[in-house]
Amino acid sequence: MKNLTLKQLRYFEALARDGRFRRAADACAISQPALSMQIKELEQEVGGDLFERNAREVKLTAFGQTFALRVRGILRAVDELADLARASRDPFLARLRIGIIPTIAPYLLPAIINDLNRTFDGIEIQVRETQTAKLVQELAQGELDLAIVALPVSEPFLTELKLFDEEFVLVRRPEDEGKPVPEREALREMRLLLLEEGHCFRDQALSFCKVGTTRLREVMEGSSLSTLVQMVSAGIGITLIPEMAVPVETRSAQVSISRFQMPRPSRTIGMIWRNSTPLVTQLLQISEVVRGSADTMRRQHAMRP
Amino acid sequence: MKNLTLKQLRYFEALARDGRFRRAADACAISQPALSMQIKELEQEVGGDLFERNAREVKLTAFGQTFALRVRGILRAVDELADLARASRDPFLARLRIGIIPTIAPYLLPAIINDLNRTFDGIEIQVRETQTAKLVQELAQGELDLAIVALPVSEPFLTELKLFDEEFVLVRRPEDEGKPVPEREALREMRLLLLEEGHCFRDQALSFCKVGTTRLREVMEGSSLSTLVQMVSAGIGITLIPEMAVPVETRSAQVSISRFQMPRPSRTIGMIWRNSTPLVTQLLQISEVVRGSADTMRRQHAMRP
DNA sequence: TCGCGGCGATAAGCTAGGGTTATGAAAAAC
DNA sequence: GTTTTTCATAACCCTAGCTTATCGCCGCGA
Repeated sequence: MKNLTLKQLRYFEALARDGRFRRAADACAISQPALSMQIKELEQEVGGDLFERNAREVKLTAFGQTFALRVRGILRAVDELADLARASRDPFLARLRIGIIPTIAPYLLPAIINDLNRTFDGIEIQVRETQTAKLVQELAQGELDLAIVALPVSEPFLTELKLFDEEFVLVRRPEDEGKPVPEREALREMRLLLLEEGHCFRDQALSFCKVGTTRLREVMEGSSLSTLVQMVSAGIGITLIPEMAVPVETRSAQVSISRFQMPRPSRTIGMIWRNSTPLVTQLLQISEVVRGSADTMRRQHAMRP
Repeated sequence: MKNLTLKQLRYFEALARDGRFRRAADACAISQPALSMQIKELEQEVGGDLFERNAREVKLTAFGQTFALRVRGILRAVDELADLARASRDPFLARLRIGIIPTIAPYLLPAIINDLNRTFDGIEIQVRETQTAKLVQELAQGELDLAIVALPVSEPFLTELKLFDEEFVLVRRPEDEGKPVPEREALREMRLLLLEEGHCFRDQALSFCKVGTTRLREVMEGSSLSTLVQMVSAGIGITLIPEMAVPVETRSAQVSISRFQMPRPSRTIGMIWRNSTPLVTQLLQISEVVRGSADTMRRQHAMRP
């Protein structure tokens, strides 16, 4: 077991991932026999079968599965070592992989990318937009460097950093302009339009109304805030959107926007990253820029309170 | 950075550890030039200096230090991989590295080793006896599989498992036999003999008396319970020892043993191990045996309450 | 039923990486 | 100044790990 190789672990991981020798070999950019031999060698080093070679496909044995878990952890740590090295060579990030939830992305992302590009010359930004759960998972796997989501996430392996709070506003048909804003309890009697399952903003809206899905009179679900606003303007119901979405979403839709009375609903937006990331310094700097982007953007479109 | 080798990391760790190429090379069982080259290669893969080559010794650069931290983590994980492999090959441990604190070791260890040997045929047991802090450190470094200490230790990376509670008893000169047992407050007015700094039992005894070291009237320190008891029998003062030590320590010394009134002082003895150890199943079985050893031993020497 | 195509395992040969010993330069110890 | 360290360099050598070529196996389709 002293001659264990990182190469072997990488090959193992590749094979475990897709279950075919040939394809895994391609992925590793080696020939199929080479992979076969390394796997065989690994197996006799650990002294047990890692894969079950059925015709047509190879699957991990039970032992192989627990083994794979640890191997992935090791490979991730090694990748972080590489990040660390890169970070110390270059005090600045060359590549930044950002994750962001869909209810922030369209409004904040352009400004962020702009500002980051201006501040960190030559930075290469990759963006992934999806729901929080998926982002957390991808962070864990080392596929993202940071994510911008609604706090708290409360994953022990993630560090959270608050960026700002943002309020929710009520979206009604234009005819309702000027009418009194309903109490939160009243909302549940109205036809409330929500995002589909999985969006954190859906849950935040629901919790403001103090209801579970089941107790709602009637719910229509949309796949984006944009859709929701369009539906409102078509007279189908009402909805809530985060303040930041207002300028974009009311540009093309005829709706009335109103603030709630106190206590106003709101959520906290923040950044998260792996505790173990070697890029903390850089991420903190990034966070400054992002906070700046958000501030100027919110100041530009500030609603009268 | 893709051609990073575990071997390189091992060599790096060795060199970081003792700061001399030659000696580190010896430790790795390779020639000195071989080590030089691997280190050089590692450095250019990482893209920065890891060591500061002053004449006479090599020291880690600042970067090297943060690098070393992570490298150690990786190597530990790889070792655990080996453990995992071994554990799955053999459902039973071939080698068990136990740590144990000095105030338990002499009394419990013989029984434990006996029982473990009887229960797990062919098991090879290595024992390390030292104070809790050192044991914790060695656990962290993967140099021990488990340790038997007084709980709680409260290290987040360790799992604790309670084995049993044991009370402390008062040791006085034979002439004091039958005299009333002093209140805990009274103890601090007497000449209390304690273990030297670093032993957890010392702190437990002190906390029972509700005093810090400074407030004690007079303290003599011994390096083992045995010494303390001998000093008591020589009329130098009084002391506390754990119940388990009574049969052994009173064998050769003329002293009087008495229980305290309620609330009696006591401590909890338990096992600890790395959360990440792949040997949990085995360690749990071990714990059963150890608990058994302790139980029978305590039953044999049970004092009338 | 037979042959074909895709799979992983095996075989044979080549190359380079990692090891060795021998030696060099520079600094510290004496 | 000499000696004795230290680590780096050079030259050589061997084996580990890659390649291509080939085999045997199984499932599928004509």
